[in-house]
Amino acid sequence: MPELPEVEVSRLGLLPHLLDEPVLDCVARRPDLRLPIPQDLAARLTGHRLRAIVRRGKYLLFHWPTANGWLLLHLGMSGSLRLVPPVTAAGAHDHFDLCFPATVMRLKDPRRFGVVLWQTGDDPETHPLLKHLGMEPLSDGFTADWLATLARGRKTPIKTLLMDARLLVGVGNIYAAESLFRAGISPLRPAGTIGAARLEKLATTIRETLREAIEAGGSSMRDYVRSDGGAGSFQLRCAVYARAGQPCLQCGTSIRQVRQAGRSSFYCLQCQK
DNA sequence: CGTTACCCCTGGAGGC
DNA sequence: TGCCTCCAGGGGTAAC
Repeated sequence: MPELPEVEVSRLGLLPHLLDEPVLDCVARRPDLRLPIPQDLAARLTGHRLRAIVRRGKYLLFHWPTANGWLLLHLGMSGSLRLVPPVTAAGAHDHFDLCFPATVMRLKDPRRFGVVLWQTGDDPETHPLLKHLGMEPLSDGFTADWLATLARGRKTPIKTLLMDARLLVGVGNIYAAESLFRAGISPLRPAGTIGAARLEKLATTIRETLREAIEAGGSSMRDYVRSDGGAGSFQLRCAVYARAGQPCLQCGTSIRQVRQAGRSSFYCLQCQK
């Protein structure tokens, strides 16, 4: 589910309610996510005040300096975080709670591809799952030159490259498709064959698409909801994603769906070269 | 090194 | 109604 915009929207929704609040309890109803939820979280965190929520790629990182560590959380394909009143009964797939005096942060993850982990110390990026993460697309380092250097000489299709988290984080199936449409570039095009001007355009459309999606509260295709339970609306603005067979909004040509590296790609044959 | 195939898991949609 | 197949915002690992 969640790509960078959905994770960022979750973060922004949680922050005002959870920052500086003390943890009352941690409850792992089903610890068997993609990786097991550590059993000792409640012992580590109870009584400690949450001092930061940071996003790195599609991870949310919760910092407790007095407990000397970070909680790392990934929503996988179907995860969502909601703030619910303290006594709310847990529903199906509500696998993990982080309890505060006035609210509970509840992780729902039907497919259990998410992770909840602990990393001791000051630097969460020392964790093996975070160590190899690539560039943040909304950071100053993400420039047309950086993208050009990355693409140079590569035969990999541009979409596959954009979705490789070791190179660039946060861009998943929806936003890769939409950014490429806006840039007029086919997802199948070998990265190394794209000219400098078009790569510059692509760097711009990636940033724009992600920022716009955050503004829209993310995309709610299926499982994703914001922390207040509301749905995002960016999916309503998708020009190509999940629009196979429907007319291109720009030229009317039927949107094509192909399979790339095991994932569906959507694009317009006419508008994207 | 680059690229693909398969796996984790549940649920919804559509075909028969 | 049921049963079967395929598909889904991710990503790690093994295999070619």
